[in-house]
Amino acid sequence: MGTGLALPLDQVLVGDCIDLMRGLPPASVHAVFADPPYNLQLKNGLRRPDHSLVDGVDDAWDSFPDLAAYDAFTRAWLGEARRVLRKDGTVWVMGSYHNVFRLGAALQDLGFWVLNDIVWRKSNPMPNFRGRRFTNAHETLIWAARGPESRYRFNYAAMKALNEDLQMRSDWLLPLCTGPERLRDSKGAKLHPTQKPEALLHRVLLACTGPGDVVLDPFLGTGTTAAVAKRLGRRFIGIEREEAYADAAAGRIAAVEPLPEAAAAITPAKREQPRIPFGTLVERGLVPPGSVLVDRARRWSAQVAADGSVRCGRAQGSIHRVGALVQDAPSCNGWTFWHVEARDGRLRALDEFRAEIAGGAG
Amino acid sequence: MGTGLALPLDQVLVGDCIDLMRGLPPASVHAVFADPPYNLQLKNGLRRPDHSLVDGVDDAWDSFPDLAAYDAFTRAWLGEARRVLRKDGTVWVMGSYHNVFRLGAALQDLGFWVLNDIVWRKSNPMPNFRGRRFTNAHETLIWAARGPESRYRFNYAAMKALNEDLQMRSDWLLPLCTGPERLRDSKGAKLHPTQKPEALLHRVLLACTGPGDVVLDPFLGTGTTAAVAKRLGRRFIGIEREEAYADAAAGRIAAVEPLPEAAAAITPAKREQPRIPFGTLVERGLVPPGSVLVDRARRWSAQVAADGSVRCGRAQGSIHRVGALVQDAPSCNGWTFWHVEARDGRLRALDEFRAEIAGGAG
DNA sequence: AATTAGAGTGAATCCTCGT
DNA sequence: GACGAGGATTCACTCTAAT
Repeated sequence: MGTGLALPLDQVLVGDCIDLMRGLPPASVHAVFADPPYNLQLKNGLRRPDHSLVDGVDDAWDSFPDLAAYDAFTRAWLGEARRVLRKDGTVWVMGSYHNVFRLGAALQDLGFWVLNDIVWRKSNPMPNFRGRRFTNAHETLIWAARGPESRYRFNYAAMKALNEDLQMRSDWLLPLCTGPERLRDSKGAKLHPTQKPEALLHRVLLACTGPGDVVLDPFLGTGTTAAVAKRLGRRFIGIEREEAYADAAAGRIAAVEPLPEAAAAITPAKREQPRIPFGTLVERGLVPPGSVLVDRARRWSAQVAADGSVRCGRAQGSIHRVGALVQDAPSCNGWTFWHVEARDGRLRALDEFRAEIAGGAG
Repeated sequence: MGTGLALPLDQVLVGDCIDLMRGLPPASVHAVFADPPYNLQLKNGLRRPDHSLVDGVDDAWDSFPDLAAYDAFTRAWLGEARRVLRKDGTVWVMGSYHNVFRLGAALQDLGFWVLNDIVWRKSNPMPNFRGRRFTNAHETLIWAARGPESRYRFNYAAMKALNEDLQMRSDWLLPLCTGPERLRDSKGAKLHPTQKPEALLHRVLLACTGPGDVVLDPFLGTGTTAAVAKRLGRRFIGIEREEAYADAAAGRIAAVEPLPEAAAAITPAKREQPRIPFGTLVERGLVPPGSVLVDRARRWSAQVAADGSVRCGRAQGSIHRVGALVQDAPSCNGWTFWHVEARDGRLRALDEFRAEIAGGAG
């Protein structure tokens, strides 16, 4: 990076995240995932109908004297995170209604560009024992790019595959972290009050990173982000202030076995496939010069020239340009618009010919 | 109220909501519902894959020079709303990720006490046409009391009854306002770009008001809040700046017949049946990436990728698609076709894994 | 009359590479 | 940087027209 600073990859750093991020080189991580303190302000112990005490979040790290102090803290760590983030990187920040509006406003004020707000719908939330509000059955994740013009990464095809070939929506249904996944001490008490499910991080990291990318988590807790990153073949930098959490995280991460490359693979994006000019198909004789192209409804036909251009009446140019011209459309994907008629009358899109040679072209 | 000012009940006031709220007596309304401009900031036209143009919200009333101007506007009208609100009253404010963080932060800064953030999950949202983000499939409503000590009203039993005797959660699934409910002009064009569904207001007003209570909507638009309030036997005050919207609202409200008292009680809603994508099993580790799937006769095998797609030779895609491809069949139910082999050699169909999590998923 | 095919549409911050 | 060209991209529902 030219700064003389090396990235402390695949480590859990113990200390204050603002201080420690200051020691990282600028524009060096692909993604930041942050689950900061929620500033819950639970005043009195909450009791269930059977009078048992609910084990709420009342740890020292979660309390701030007032909203202004929480805002100052939020803007300080978010500012450092932005400095450390690559230009094409994205951040994920999580919260509930107690703090998420502070987080979102701070992101916008610092110049981040919100891409989505994601709702984690909990399939098994804690009921509202007092019956005084709606069951608080979700938390919110904000996904943001470094700025409005950022060319961020979104693994669209992978997200679509994960949702049975329908676009992934902004509402995600996932259970809480329970059972064997939940870290516990020797007495069976939960080690961390707000441990997040690995499934949540699986989706987050698969959405916005590639193999080998670096993920920074400034509030690592017991290491969910790092564990999932390691399993998926990503690099991580974890920061945690409480030694007990950091120790638990380190042990947990060490036990994770990375997936073999093939298993961690995701559906490739079409945009990332090697580009094949139409002229290549003409050169190789798959669609020889003189071939006649038609659209699916056979409304228009065009003739292929030796240089890969096509002509339809007076319109001449690329398959895309001529497709747009004949339809009077602003643009056109000639690969899927134009077809070749086989001897039996069946139509094959140019895209199918392209797929045939894509294997040998990369 | 002792102020000498009378409440203009069951009327649509035309003008600026800040000015007009100043003319209302303090502490006089039971609830405020506000769907303010979202400040969308759309830059370029967006086209669907078929090249048709999306009719985006580009009205002058939704445009602000910058976030500071939007914040100033927000705090001005919210401040007046707070003055007009009774001590035991609550407010509802709606937004999307463009503006909801500004709204929430302003509420907190003005002294309101957030009770819930409610997610309106749209059953039929517009897709993300360019595949660059998650489908923006929800909007957020913030429900807040006047302050931390307020003795607000929450009709717990009514909400529970509305949800088949389960506590009403903070995520609500409702369709967009379409069909005959959507107000249109003589040419069939929508009268208002963002008309809200009556079902949403039905739930909101039923949750926090009683018969005869007064509901104020400072951004009435075409009158959804007022229409539902009248039908449910509540009083309303609507404020709208655009005369065309106010006129349409007045006509619409006049046509509403209040429900007989007994009927205003409850309309039951069905609980939703969750659709579970195969990717969910992968994320949650029930069928981890790298797992090998076989058909019942063990004629074919396929490997599971991290995004829930599977691969068998060169065939890659969903469990259904690959199942169909290997059999050269037009379609295939991957849930029953593919199996995982247990250590003892027994085969378990994917459907059995799905059944395991279906219970906790609703 | 009952289906079916096709067109239309919804609060949208919606592309990327090479020259 | 600007500019031009390549080419990637949609889900659920309603309504109309045709069969």
